Amino acid sequence: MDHVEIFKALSNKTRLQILNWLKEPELNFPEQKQHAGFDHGVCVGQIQLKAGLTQSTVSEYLSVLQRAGLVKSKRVGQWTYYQRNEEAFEILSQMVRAEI
Amino acid sequence: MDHVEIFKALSNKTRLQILNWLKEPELNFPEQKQHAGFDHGVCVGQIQLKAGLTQSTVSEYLSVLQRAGLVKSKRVGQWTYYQRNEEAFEILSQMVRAEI
DNA sequence: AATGTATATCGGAAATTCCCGATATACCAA
DNA sequence: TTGGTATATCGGGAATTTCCGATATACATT
Repeated sequence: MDHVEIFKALSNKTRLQILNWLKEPELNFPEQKQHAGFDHGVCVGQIQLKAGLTQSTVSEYLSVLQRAGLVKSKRVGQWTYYQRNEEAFEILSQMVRAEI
Repeated sequence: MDHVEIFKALSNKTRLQILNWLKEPELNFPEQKQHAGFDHGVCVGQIQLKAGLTQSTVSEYLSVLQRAGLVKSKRVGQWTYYQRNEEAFEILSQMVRAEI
């Protein structure tokens, strides 16, 4: 994964917030429990509500995070669930320590 | 230090290269040895030569990196020497691992 | 004081990012 | 098939970033 693309994905307050919210889905997206549980992550609509931006913007931001490898997604029916890719953060942490 | 500002500073290929070059000043800036040694880092002119961009652009990029806390500078005579702030990378690595 | 060198700052054109509304696509239900 | 819901994609105005040339500032030398 391209380093610049990762850092660009992280260069936005809302996208950093989304990543942070996804650290504790149960806490930050309580409605998701009624909806479908947290097995595959949180659906776009829940994230959009919390972010307070338009649907198109949030969908685009999630794509940016995914292209950078920072989140994983899974389509189930009409919903797309997003969750953090923790391995990517571990690798990024090592990269910042040793490569940059 | 603001996280977004740090990631923005890292969201540029040339700035990432500069940081990488400054990991091994003796290797990447051999002329600096004749000039003044590496005690305080590498002067702007050497970095500019290596980057192949204009003096104003490189000076600006170094300011961006400094505002993000990623490099330190020291003015000596008419030269400004820049070096990496290794502590910042250690903190950033921890932040990526635990906070983001 | 006058000139030369190193760096910083200013002003701006082109490219990119931010975020929106509108529309398209995918899936589900009746 | 028709209509409804969730998400993705498109087109674009405003803001920001990229990188430049010109100029300002700081210091050293003569």
